[in-house]
Amino acid sequence: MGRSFFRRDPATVARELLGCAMLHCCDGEWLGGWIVETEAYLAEGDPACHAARGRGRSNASMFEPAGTLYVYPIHAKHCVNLVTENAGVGSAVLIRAIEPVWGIDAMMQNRNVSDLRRVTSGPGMICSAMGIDRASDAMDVTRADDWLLTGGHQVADRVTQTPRIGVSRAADLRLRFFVDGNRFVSGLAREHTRPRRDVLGPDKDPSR
DNA sequence: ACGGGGATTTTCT
DNA sequence: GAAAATCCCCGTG
Repeated sequence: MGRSFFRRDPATVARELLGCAMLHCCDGEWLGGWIVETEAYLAEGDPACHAARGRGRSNASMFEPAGTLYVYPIHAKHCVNLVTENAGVGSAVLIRAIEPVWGIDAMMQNRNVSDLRRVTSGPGMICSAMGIDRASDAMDVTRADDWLLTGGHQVADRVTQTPRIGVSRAADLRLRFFVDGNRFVSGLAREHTRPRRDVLGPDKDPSR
């Protein structure tokens, strides 16, 4: 997957990353799987984007060329993004969930869980399982020999789009994408207990 | 130096 | 469903 793939607008990249493979070579072993959930963060008109208040020390890699990794710490964990658009533009795609495929045993050990659904079904879980931390920040995924992003399944006809998870600002933007029906998508328990959207009506719930 | 918030996860009731 | 755990980062003083 070349740089031109990532140089497009983040919503398109987020949608088309679904079904692609993401792998990180950690201690000589390739870890990763199929991407099944993503979120786009826009350079313009998106106060939830970390680049919204300009370039700082912690978010500098967001302004690097497309295909750069932006890894940031939060709540004693890490989240991994793929930077989009041209250098100098602060936009990216957050990888929220992966279907585990390669190095499953090692990833389960890294996460200290035995349930496969609790290995990479959340942005913090992904980094923990795949051995991703600040050391991976600002790496170029199109050149690094311990990273691999490549095409895989065709899932374009099974993509669902909703508002993003856990963001307080710009909550109306529907920039979360996931593979419909995939059991490794995050927050599935919550979706079940949430009030039925068709009862609330289309104007009340932005996720529809 | 200090304090609060955050693109989270886990556990308990 | 609610709240704790946990820590880095930036904005103030």
